[in-house]
Amino acid sequence: MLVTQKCQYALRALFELARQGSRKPIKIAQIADRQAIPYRFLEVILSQLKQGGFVESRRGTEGGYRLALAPREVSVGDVVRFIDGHRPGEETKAAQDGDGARAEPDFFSPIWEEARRSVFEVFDGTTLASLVERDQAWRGEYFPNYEI
Amino acid sequence: MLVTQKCQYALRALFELARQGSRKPIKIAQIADRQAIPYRFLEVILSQLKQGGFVESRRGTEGGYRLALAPREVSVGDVVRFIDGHRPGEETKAAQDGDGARAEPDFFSPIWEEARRSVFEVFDGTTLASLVERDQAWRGEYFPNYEI
DNA sequence: TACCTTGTTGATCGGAATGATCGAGAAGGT
DNA sequence: ACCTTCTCGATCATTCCGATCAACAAGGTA
Repeated sequence: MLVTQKCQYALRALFELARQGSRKPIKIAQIADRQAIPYRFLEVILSQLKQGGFVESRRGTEGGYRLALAPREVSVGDVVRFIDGHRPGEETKAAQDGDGARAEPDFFSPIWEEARRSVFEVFDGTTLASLVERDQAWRGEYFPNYEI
Repeated sequence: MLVTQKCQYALRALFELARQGSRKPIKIAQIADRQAIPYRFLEVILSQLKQGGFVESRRGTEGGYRLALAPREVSVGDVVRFIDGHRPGEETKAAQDGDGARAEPDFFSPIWEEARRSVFEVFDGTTLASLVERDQAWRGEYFPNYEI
């Protein structure tokens, strides 16, 4: 899997928030329901997204979550980096040689680097705003008179 | 991680075979030693690579493994697809709706698709032969009179 | 033949990562 | 006061991955 399930949940949740484009907070339960995400798990994810500055929260009766940034400012790559990014023991394991001899270069790591770069080129090219656009285009096509 | 550790072992093993460019089989122990791969695990991997038609084997005193294909014919992408490819539950989980209503499209899957495509564009562009070339260039630079 | 070396197979193990859940509590609105 | 909703930490369950082992089959050599 290129991105983890948790990360996909995070993206769908952010997408749901962006789609509403509302200033009113949206409840966890509503997001979980609309995007078919396990409620308890979504709690954890949203809490983490708040730490990362992606969303703001508000408690109480009229509480919920809302975006902290403009949809245009948030790319898929940002979210992937943040959620899947700091996985323990991900990178930075340079080949170390026991003796003083010059280590052989790892001929594969340039490939992994380039592949990773090329992936994030795709991810960084897609923002929440562009996803919402696609959504509205599709929605307009099938439900011309539909109002949120 | 973009590719699994096992897959990297497989690639390094194939690289080692390609580097020798020999018609004589090379023993598992030698590959394991030169590429710092756990012996027992390498057995499993080579056996699997044999099933996939990447290598041939020969038993007995002068036995070992050797490439079944020309290094030019084997790309990194081929190996990744074969080793990491048939992981259970990888793809093909189309969104299914309970009732007869038209399902909402998954706005993210096009991104995963494109990212995957872009990764394998990189992987497919690198062959064992090109890796060996790089190796020999480096080797010639640092050990001008070195003979294998 | 007898013997040694090497590949072959399939089962299995520990541990980490991941997906998911629970309970109790704090903060906010009405 | 009271209810709703987020918050926090711990914990569970499962899967996957890297790794190991024992027993066996096949080929070479003397």
